[in-house]
Amino acid sequence: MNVTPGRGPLYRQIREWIVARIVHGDWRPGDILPSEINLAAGFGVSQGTVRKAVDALVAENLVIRHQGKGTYVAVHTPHRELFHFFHVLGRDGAKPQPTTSQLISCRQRRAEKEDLGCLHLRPNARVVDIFRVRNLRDRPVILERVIVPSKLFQGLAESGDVPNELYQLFEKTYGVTIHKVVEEISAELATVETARYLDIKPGAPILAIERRAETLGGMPVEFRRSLCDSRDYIYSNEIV
Amino acid sequence: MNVTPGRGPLYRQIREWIVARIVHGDWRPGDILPSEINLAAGFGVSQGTVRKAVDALVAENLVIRHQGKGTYVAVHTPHRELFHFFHVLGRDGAKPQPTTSQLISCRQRRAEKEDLGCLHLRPNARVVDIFRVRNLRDRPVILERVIVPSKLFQGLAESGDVPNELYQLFEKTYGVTIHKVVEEISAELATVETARYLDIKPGAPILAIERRAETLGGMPVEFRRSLCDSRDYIYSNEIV
DNA sequence: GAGTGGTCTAGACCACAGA
DNA sequence: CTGTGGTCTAGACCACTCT
Repeated sequence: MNVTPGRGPLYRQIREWIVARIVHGDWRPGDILPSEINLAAGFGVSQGTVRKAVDALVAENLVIRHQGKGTYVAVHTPHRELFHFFHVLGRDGAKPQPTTSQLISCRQRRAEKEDLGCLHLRPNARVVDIFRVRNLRDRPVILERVIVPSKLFQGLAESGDVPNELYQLFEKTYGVTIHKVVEEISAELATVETARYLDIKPGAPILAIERRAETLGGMPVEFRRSLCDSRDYIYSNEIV
Repeated sequence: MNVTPGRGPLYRQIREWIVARIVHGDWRPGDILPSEINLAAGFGVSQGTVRKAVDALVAENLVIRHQGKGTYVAVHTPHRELFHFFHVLGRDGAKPQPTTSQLISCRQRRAEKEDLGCLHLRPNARVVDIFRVRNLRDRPVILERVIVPSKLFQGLAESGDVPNELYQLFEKTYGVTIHKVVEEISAELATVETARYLDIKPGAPILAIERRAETLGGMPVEFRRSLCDSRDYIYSNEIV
């Protein structure tokens, strides 16, 4: 264990060293980290210094501590995907619900200009294009298109395995962990096609949610455009 | 300085004791806290324990540390209001802009049923009702109604002093610090009235942003409904 | 009992601000 | 120069998990 010499406080260097190992895939979600004492010995520092580094990682949801057991790289639970990344709620304040979905299409195609920019792809790169309707409480609410690079998700288009919670699939099957998403919400009018899928009238107001998701290393891996029937559902955001 | 005995770790008790002083108004935004050494002496603990308590407060944006000077209760800068609480951005990715606004009306009235629920008021309580258009880049973009309890903001309706950044006014003049906001975003169609104010067509898609804001102590103090022309602007949200 | 994380201490030294 | 926060150490003891 060696740390870049002289750049900032030790605890920060150690934090970054650990992050690098996770980004690089040496430690994968669910793996246990070396104990604080072992890390400290490895770096030749005191346990308190390692502790401060790990404190930061815990605050960032990168690792989880279990007293008496150890420290683990965080995994994408359904709970996290639903409560942390999914912000569509019932107007009545109902908690987010697990969704079901009907797959409309899932195919591989050449990336278009818009995809290239979002996903930082080279021209002629291929993407997987998932198109589906998501149901909340047994009614169609969200018409959604998900674009991911084929290169990272080999066989996804052919497998036909498209669960509702995609991020767990990404993590478990393809080793891609979503760490940060940026969403842009705007208002639009339902097109005839959208209206048909969502069982609403053309011209009805629609929440359009565009999401760009990236991994811990900052690599963009998903572009998603969700059209949400806004009659009974809203987008919720809490700022502290 | 006395701390509730026996309830949880010391650093947590100390953190809560400090929070209580801020909530109670003993320490107001901009005030300096006692030094860590003095706090430690007052509580009869080591400096490290106080430090851990203050670490938590820093992470929550409640206080700010300045090396060599001291630790201060956080203040609402224009920067914070604009970059932390205001999530409307240009479609082109432009940073948030300071807004100008035209006041349409600012009056006191009896709280309606909806206001009572949001603001936890008693029947017959009075509220200040601010109605205005906010401009971004010299064009009307947001039609906004802000409701606050008259009791907390004595003289606001009469003063006619309604700056664009309200939260600094709330803090400086009325001693009310906004700490947390919850926003619900939905899509609507512009009414004739809305369309006139925003210089758009009736029936155009509109982002409706409903905000409930509360103080550090959890007291709701503002209800705000903003109707945003969604042609050139979007609501942006980053989730990590 | 051995090993883990969780809390707390007492003290050292550094970096920075201000008189 | 003094006082502040910022980093780091070495060690103590506790709470918890697992064997």
